[in-house]
Amino acid sequence: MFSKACEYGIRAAVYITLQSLDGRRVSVNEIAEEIDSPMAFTAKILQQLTKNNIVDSVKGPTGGFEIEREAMDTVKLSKIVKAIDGDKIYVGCGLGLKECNADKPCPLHDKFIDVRSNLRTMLQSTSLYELATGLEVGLTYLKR
Amino acid sequence: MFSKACEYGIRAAVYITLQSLDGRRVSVNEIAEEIDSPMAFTAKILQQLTKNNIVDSVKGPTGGFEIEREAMDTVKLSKIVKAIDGDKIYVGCGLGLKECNADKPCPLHDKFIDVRSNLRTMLQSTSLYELATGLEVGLTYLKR
DNA sequence: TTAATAAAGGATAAATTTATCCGAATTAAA
DNA sequence: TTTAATTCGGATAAATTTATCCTTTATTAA
Repeated sequence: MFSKACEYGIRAAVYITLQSLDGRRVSVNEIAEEIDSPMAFTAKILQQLTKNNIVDSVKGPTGGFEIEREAMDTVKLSKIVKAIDGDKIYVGCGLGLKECNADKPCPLHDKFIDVRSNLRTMLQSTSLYELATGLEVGLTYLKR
Repeated sequence: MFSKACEYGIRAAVYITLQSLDGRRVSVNEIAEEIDSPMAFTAKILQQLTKNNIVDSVKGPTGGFEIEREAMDTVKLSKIVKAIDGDKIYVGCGLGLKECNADKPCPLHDKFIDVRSNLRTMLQSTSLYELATGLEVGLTYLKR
């Protein structure tokens, strides 16, 4: 469904959100450990999240990644997915056709529209804050 | 969503179904042309479909691929997807966790279940016959 | 001002997916 | 029985994704 990079990206963003709720800035090192992801690769993905203004980064000692309280609400999963995987997951044809639309649909077009809009709606309506609070309460997990 | 191999596989299977409805057996060459896919790669994928008893193949002159009338109804997309991409698309965790279930869910678990079961239901209920008939009537397309 | 810490960025490697090529096996038709 | 058409299977190549390493840049604190 999502690329590995995107999975790591979402998990990292949720972890940063969780820690930012406590006012803690976190390093790549800590993030990779806590979400069980490869360190250097995670660093690359965090660069993308930073460039896309999804999280903030601070260099130097005591530096690390954080996210503003407001962004926790405004950043939806769709923004992260789009930044890392692009929007092909909503936009593209399920069977890989370049031209596939209501006028010239692939055989799966109509059935796929449902599934995809379901997914899109879910991603567009789920905020980082929402995901982090489940973690905070100990209801959900980011590792293993 | 699906791998390229799987996209080609579904398109190929639908095309074979369409032609088998007319009693025509089709070669890899024709299939690749008609679904606009790379020939040799398509041949590999057709081997998988054959091994999984999704389509039948016949060697030699006048040989090619075909599908039995009954299989057109009983083979659902889920079978093709499973044969090529495996079942991670239904079974796996959306965030890539190995252990993710109702007991120890990832933050996206509940929301993902909806999307995924939507997809699974669609794939499990859509037969090759159903997809081919749209093509036959000229309502849907397999190229471009 | 210096040393240490952390992200940024570039180069490269490993793994996987996508794709091609070619000889072997099978089979129908000439 | 030979020839040609076709799938099958193995080897390999190209492209993309995943992952690592190392140097540079920024910044804090001693």
